[in-house]
Amino acid sequence: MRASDKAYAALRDDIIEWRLAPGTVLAEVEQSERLGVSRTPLREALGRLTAEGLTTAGGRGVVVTDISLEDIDELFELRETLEGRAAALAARRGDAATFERLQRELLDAPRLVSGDNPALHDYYELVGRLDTAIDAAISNSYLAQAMRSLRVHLVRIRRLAADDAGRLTAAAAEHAAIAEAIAAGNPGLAEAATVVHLHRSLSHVKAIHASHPKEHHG
Amino acid sequence: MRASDKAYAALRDDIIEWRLAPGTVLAEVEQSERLGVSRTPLREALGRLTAEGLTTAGGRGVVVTDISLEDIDELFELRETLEGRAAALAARRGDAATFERLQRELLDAPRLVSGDNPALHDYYELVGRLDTAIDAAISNSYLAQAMRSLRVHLVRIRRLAADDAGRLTAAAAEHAAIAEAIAAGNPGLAEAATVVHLHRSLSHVKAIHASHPKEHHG
DNA sequence: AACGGCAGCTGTGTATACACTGATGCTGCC
DNA sequence: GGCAGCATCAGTGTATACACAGCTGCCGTT
Repeated sequence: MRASDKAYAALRDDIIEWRLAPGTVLAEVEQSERLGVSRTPLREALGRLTAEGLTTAGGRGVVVTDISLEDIDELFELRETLEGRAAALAARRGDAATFERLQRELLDAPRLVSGDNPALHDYYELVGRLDTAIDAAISNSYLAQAMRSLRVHLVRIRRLAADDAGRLTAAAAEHAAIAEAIAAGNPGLAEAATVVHLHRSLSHVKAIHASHPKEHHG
Repeated sequence: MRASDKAYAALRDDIIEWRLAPGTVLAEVEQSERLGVSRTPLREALGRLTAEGLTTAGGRGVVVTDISLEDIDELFELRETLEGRAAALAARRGDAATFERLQRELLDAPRLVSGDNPALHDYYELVGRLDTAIDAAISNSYLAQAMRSLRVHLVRIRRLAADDAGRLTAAAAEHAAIAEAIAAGNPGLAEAATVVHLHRSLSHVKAIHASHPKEHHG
């Protein structure tokens, strides 16, 4: 693995996991020493992060981008636009069997998130497979790329939301509804189901955020 | 101006103006000598181009990204998604007076593109102001950013389309219809007008492309 | 005491030297 | 004559040294 990849992955993780708080200035020498790479690959890593919007290349140094409540609204507005369309396109172009299978798995997902030993990793992996299946089904690399760049920021927010078993169970049902609509080849329903899901997710995130405005890291 | 900015601007222009054909390998030493900068800022420029999708960082060296006919379809599919939503949001949130003024200017635009001495630059500037006004009206930086990154590729395609006076006159009327719908605060109409405009643009581009498949630069 | 200017420093921007990897072409052996 | 192995090299990846700009704090002057 290249040094720049290593630096990029480390910084990206630090930002997403809120170990580097918004507003933190990433000085080149400081970070290059901390991560054990030279300034050159570190600069490349910072460039990539800035291109993704995780950092901002303001006048003096690179700064970790802030995510405020208004940003969350904007983010979900774009997300609704992109994922709504993606779901509709997937319903037209996707393979029904693939999404039927995903629907069945999602309907069985509640057992992953509840109980004594919740397998959250398996749950997120399953949801990720739905995203991947939609990406593949739309066969539009530009749209897929736009959604990928959006998901980086969403992961950052998920860390704030601290999803509970109740929300995850409901989300699994919503995801199953999306998969069902796609499998049925119903674009309008797929888009509607996606919009509903995203609105509920947003409400949840904002409710959490409003009740614990200061608790960023745990 | 920094050397990396200079290299970035030069390469970006070369790609957009089709002086660097798709598939061209951009070797670091070669380009750094050609542009009169060192390899370090050149690499930063290549990184930015790759992040925008104008180049691809395949295994050996950076390659100018290809734009095929299928890419154009995909591009316009995303464009319809983003700009349709943007027009709808602008209709809800925008300032009516701003878009009324733009509408009047656009209705007067046909005189810019026809006659003995067409002022194409003024025309494109006017259309650009409509884009800018919409960007500002939606007050969603993520959506605006997504559209900005899309427009880079569209400029590349515009070079292929070689717009004629007839198409530009029609396009001006379509733009005016969009501005009118936004000024009237009618989101559905604004989105519909945008979708219509984009479909006609796409048809035009594909017609040109089908009749002159090889003529990339002139 | 307050303000202006200068010096030092911190940190980014750029250039260049070195390392390493993958490819290519030659040479020697079969 | 063909193929395998090696040497050379072209090109990227990384490190480091140098240049330069903006800021900060001190000192001198008024």
